[in-house]
Amino acid sequence: MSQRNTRVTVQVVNADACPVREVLDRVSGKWSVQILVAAAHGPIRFTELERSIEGISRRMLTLTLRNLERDGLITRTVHPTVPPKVEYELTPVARELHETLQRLTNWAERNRVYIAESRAAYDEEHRPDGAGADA
Amino acid sequence: MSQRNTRVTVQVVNADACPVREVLDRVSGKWSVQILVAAAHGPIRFTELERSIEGISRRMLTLTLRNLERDGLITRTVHPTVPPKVEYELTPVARELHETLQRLTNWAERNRVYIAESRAAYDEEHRPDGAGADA
DNA sequence: CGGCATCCCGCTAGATACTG
DNA sequence: CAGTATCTAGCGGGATGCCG
Repeated sequence: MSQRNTRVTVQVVNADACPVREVLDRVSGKWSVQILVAAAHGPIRFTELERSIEGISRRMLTLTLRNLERDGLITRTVHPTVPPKVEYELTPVARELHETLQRLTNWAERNRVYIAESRAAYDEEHRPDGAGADA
Repeated sequence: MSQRNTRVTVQVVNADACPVREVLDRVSGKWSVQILVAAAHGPIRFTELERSIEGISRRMLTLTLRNLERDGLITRTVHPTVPPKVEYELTPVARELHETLQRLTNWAERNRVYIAESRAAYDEEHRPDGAGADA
């Protein structure tokens, strides 16, 4: 019992060293991914983004855009015309991310029904009404 | 059919039309992914999870576990022994998700430096000190 | 057109304490 | 060992208003 402790396999998933958290932090915002998706088709203007993403506010659009720009995921191009025109475009790095994101989307679509049913079953089973077994 | 005017004024589209949000909601929690990763190696006990995920609280571990179980992503097996023993394991669906997640992780690892540099450059450029060009 | 500032609220998650 | 309950802070993000 001197040197051999019982914890054999417990590999620490340290948050600091965990790239999973890295990417999640990049994507965790409510609107980040939708912006990436909306901008994936090519350069897009501020107002176009605003209109294509239902429910987003100017504020959140700006903030999220700034963050994505800061992370080098989108470029911001200002055209100094009289009606201001600003175009946003994905960087190559963001395009790679977008491809990966699409795999996630595919997963979601494939298993959407399964998840919904799981939820329903779980909720049913945990009803306060006491429908634990069956009726 | 005549009075189909159910005022579903909810402009939010319920995430039904947006699979991106679907998967993000599933993964958005601060600890969800790390739990999935930690449990990916095989059945794992509550305390093992708690120790392998640095910084997680009992509360959040339980809550996140419950949500993952509810979504059908993990199974919870209670062994009615005298010291209680509960094992958690990924469902097949979650294993698929985990694979996809690993692609995300790969992306993060590949571009971690790029992102860090982008951030540094952005922060430098937007310093209140006015170091816009160069020194 | 594009964007920033302010106020405000709800949700997430941390700390702490108790239980079967 | 494996949870549950409460209380609270912090932050994301919605609403609104003003500016280049």
